[in-house]
Amino acid sequence: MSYHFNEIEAKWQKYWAENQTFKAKNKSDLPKFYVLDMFPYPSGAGLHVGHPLGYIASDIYARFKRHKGFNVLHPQGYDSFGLPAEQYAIQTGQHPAITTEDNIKRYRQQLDQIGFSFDWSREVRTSEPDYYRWTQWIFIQLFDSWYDKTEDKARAISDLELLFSSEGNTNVNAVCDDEVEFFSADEWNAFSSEEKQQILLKYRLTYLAETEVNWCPELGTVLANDEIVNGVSERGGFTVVRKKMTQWSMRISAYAQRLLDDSEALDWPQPLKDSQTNWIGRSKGALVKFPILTFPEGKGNSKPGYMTGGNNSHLLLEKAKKMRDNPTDAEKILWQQLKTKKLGSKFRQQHLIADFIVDFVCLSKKLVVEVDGGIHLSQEEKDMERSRILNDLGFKVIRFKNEEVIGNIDSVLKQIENELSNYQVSPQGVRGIDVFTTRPDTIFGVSFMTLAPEHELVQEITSSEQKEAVSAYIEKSAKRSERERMADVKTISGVFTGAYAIHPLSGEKIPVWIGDYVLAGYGTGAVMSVPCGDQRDYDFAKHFSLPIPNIFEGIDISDEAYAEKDGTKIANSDFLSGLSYKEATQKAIDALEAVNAGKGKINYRLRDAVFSRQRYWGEPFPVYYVNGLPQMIAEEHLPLKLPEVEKYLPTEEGEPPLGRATTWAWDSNKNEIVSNELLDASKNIYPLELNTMPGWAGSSWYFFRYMDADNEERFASEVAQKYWENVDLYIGGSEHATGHLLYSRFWTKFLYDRGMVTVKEPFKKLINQGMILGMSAMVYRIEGENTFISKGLIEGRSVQPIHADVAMINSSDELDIEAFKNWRPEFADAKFILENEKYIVGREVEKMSKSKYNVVSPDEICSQYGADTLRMYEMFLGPLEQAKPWNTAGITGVHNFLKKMWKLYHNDEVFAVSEEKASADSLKTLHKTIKKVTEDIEEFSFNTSVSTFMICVNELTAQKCDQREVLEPLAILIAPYAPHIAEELWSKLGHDSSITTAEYPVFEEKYVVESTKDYPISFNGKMRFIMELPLELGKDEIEKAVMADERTLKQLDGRAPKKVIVVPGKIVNIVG
RNA sequence: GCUCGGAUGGUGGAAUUGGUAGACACGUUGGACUUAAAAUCCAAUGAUCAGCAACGGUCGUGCGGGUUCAAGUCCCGCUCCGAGUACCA
Repeated sequence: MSYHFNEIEAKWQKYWAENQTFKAKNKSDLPKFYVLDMFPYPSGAGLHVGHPLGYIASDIYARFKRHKGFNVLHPQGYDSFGLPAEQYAIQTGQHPAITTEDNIKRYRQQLDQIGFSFDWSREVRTSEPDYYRWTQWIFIQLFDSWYDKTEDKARAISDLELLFSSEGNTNVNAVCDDEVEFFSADEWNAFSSEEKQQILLKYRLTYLAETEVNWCPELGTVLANDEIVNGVSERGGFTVVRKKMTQWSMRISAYAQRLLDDSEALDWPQPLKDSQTNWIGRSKGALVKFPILTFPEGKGNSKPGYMTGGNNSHLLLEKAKKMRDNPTDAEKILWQQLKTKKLGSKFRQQHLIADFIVDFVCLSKKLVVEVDGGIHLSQEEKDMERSRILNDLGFKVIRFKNEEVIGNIDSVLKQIENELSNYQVSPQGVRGIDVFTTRPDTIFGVSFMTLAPEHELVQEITSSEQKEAVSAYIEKSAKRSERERMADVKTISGVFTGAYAIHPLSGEKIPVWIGDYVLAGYGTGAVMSVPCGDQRDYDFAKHFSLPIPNIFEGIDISDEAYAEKDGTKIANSDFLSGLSYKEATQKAIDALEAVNAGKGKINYRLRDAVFSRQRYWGEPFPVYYVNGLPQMIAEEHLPLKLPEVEKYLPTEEGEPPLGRATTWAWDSNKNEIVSNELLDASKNIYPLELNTMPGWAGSSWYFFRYMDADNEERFASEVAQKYWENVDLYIGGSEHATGHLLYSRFWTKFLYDRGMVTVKEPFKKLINQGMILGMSAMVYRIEGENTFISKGLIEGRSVQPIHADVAMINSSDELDIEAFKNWRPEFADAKFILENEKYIVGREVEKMSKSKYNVVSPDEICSQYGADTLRMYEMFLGPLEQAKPWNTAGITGVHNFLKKMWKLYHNDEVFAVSEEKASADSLKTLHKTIKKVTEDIEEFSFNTSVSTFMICVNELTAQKCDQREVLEPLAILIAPYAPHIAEELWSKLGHDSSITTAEYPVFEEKYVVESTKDYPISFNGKMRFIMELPLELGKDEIEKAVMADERTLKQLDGRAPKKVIVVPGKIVNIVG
């Protein structure tokens, strides 16, 4: 009876679905085991053979655990919000929900045909309101929380309010924004509700903050580093600028230390843990302030020059000029009054401040006067935002309406005059440049300082002679992405600002430079440059001929910097001379603290995570704004469903796509979404947030939802959580090392702190599967002709390699020429130069992708060879963690193996298994196999276990084994790998229930004990022959037996051996 | 640049962690069956030298050294390939 895999597989897939064979119970006396695959995004391209690799591995493990008596949770679902569907929607107008639904259907069908043991009753989709309502809910919990450093956990924001009202904020030890002002309990209690909200926002675990982003005005969107190529967008080639934007952020930095500490105990691959450690980047050092010696033109006290524009000034200046030339009537009237200095202060019109063009500004009194046109509520929101940013920069903003200016200019001027006289210079200490250094011991080696070009002080301290050079440099570096600045280490660039700082310990004058090797986003955006101890500083100093003082005893620094910490003595460093790294570090910190110029600090490189996306297809924030301040929608009104829009593009004003929704206002009386036309603060109808959440929102907690996927009361019940705890085995690609895996750990820790989950870590054990690469086929076109030359004949000719579809190549690398001609019209008349009448293609290993025509789909494999063959072949290809090329040709080996195994249970066309006692050889083969396969599964070495099965079946076939005693356990053994054939054989063996929970065979030593050993006999380390000897022989007996053998005598050829090494049970080596 | 991973026949990969290098497959070659092909089965297959013959010799795990009776495996110094990356001060 031949092996009809198609029938068998369809039959059992149907059986499993109908019987819900893999449905996990939330109540069970069995021990639990939770196996999870990383959340897939259902892409339109469907699966290729690389995708299921990890799913097959986890499925084998899940099935193995069921045989071992565990209650296994093995769910699957979709991370269904995402860019591709949105991109497709932009291009075609098709709603992303429809695209997503279609893709999921196709995905499911492909997954089903591979025979995975998923519990589909627990499927989740991040884009379903039933799911994202809980994502929104978690967001609200984060908003309602702050981080208490003393207790080292997140606490409710209401606790913080209590603290504030009873003792102010001076004693509160919280993770918060850098610039919080101190207040007493009385002051707090006197604050307005809005002021309180402003302050609390600085403490919340999710908060609004200004973030620097790569903004592409043409696309109306923010781009990731890798979406930018040579300073322009990858898509379209449009200009990209650095821009500050107000976005939601997550205070993940509060958890830096705990994320670091707890990772040690995780059973994860060391490289993955290393990359998280590096990402968090803990460094111990000191925060040091270098006072600024010279502000050019006496601008020592916080008064900036007239150039107050941000990084994008060069783009905005043109626009400002245009606006100056075309003032509105109201603006014209007011400017007439202001420009004459009638009010005693100088005003500028249409002036750039940061990324805004303000109508009028008095720089010396930091007063901005704006004249508004017709008021629209959404405009008002934007103005609020703008005022807030300007306030942060120290400006006061007052606004007038057109009618006021035109109708009553005197009253307007009066008000302006009032504001001008109210202005007070805020008291300030000595201004300086803050730097963080991990090497305070080298502080006397500082010979210059370097600021990031974006550093806020740059504009202020630059001398007039250097102004031009500095501006040019800033403009140049603003066009470079961080990635570019990082990748290019060869080019050393920078400009002297003309300013000097004072060394806090030596009092020396230190020149201040700017250079783009210093990044604004890290630490303070400035470094104290110690060229003798840091290679980048060294290169910079050499390039600009700056001094390189040597502060290391007996170290030659004429060629390169010396960055070693250990075994070095500090020299030429005043009171630090003669000390070691450790001693000098402590002493330097003490000295800095004594003069109030610095303090010891632990710095993390981990930055807070930006949580806003200017996209349509993501979770809406459950947020509306009252007076520009964010308000949460109450839990009971969730989910806040994504609105419909007519187009998925940003609005003309550059607002996110949700800005196009016409029904997107919040009625806080009725608690429902209403039309934008009803927007009216006086009726408690407010605008809703226009950003959506990023892709990682839904995927940071989904593993909890699977525990209790249908729960409508809670994201997962306490009972379910207590039983399933966390994921025992998590399989996925290493590309998620620092994104998904860090965010998930963060959210889990947060939920734990607030008592919402019972575990501190989401994933106990983690395995990274390697990528399956494609085997591209290359044809070679002779330069300038439509002639293709076979690979072996190219020699010195200049040819152009072209990707040919792998479907046209046979297993001997020969091209189907007819198919190739029909493939694309330009090849229809192509000529071919053949070798041995064949066209041989070249092969190249590359990532599988449509554009390289090297994609192999699992569908074809399943229909041609069956799912069991696909599963085993994917495992057989090589170690799970390793990247390896796919080669369909090799699959026949595995397929033949399954056929051969099938034959073991059959006698010609009939199923035939004998009930007799099996031979000792067969039992030995079986138990050898049990031992090896079990060990392999536990070590995730699936490739070697497939080989073991092959050896086993080869041996049993040779032994003509047909006994149930052997064949029944073998079926269970192979069931995790090839479940369909195993089920079929199991039922033929007379069982009427699924093999799924059949007890795993137990290895018994007694069947495999050997009495003899084939000893390899080596001479000078080289194996010459094999000698079978009883295992119980001792060292001396073995030596005696070996020395007496005629082959030994022949090898020695009369020489006397110098030494004989005998390792019983292993080897004999004769030296001499 | 930095961090991590890797390199073994024509190909994918094994190798009990220092003890027979190349298991198991693919491919190739030869043979059997067949009118023929496919399928199936059998045999050979790291390179090289020698030979009528073999339980023959030599070389061989990216390169150069070293430790050891013995090295793919351990140590030192390189080369090349891949992945990540936020120049982390």
